[in-house]
Amino acid sequence: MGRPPCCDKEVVKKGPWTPEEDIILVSYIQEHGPGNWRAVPTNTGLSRCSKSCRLRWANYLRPGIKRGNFTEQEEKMIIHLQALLGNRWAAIASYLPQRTDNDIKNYWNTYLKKRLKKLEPGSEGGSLGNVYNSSTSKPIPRGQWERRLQTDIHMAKKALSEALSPNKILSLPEQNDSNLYNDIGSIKQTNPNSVCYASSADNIARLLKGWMKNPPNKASSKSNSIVSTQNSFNNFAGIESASSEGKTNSVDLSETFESLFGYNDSLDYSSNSEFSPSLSPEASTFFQDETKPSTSIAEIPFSLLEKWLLDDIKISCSDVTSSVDDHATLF
DNA sequence: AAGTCTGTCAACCGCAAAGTA
DNA sequence: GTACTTTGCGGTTGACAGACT
Repeated sequence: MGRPPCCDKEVVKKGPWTPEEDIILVSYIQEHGPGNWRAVPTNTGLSRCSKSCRLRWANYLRPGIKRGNFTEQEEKMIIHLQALLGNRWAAIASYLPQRTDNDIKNYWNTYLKKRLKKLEPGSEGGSLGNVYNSSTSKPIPRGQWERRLQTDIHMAKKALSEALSPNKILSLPEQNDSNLYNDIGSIKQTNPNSVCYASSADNIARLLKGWMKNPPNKASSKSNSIVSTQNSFNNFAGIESASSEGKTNSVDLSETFESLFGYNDSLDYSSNSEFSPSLSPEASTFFQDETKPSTSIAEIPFSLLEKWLLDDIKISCSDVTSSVDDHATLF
């Protein structure tokens, strides 16, 4: 039978988006909320594929996206999360709230992979992830494999610990303002050091101004896409929804941690308050309104992370093998 | 100055999972 | 339970800009 094309190939426009198209898309999303992408081209008159609209929004137009140079903490997180999770960029991106999976993927492919390859001339693939790659021609003995795995887990913990420490929350802008999304331009001002937005961000920000005060129609909440597009924020705020994507990410990481450390349901999932106060009441209301009510599942990732990181303190330095030093020299 | 090479990044494509009737 | 639709993800491509010759 075959899959029907998602869009009429004759009509859809391809290539770079124009500012006008951006404005149309943002205006529409401002009014209706993200989601129901199928209807977007029809309702907006955009000659774009629904997928293209979703991608444009997710990777470029949605609020809170940070562009420009990656910080050292971000680099470390990417490297170690990639080692732990593989090329699951969406999952990795969920722990880098301001970065898109596409950005991370590009950064990995164009820079980090090469850099690691350069710094690890001995390893074939170059990336830390390839330590676990069974396809490596030289099989690593089980004991050594486990040892290196533990080492890298330790390094990942360290990187995450640093990256997630309140003082270094990835240069995330001050969120004490009454409205998280109200004026993205102000983000620039509150954190001039690291935030470099897309050229169109200011314009789009103006369009989005007041969006949070006029949240999208409830009707749009039929689709969970609103959740996924805000997923990274939700993650950061510790109120990640149980949306399909969020849930997937949560479960994925939970499973990873559980499998690695034998964590079970005795975990205290309620201790995520560290992250939530920074979210404005309006934003919190919005997210809660727009997301499914189940937050206990949603809180798993960061609670796990917290426990994981706290647990890190107990790890004896003697557990750190020489290969830690090898990896440490990477930075 | 002109041509070529290289790196970056936005966008596309195809597949698979999730959702729905 | 099945067929179909929609959405999300990861790999890949291609346009562009800057560096280099």
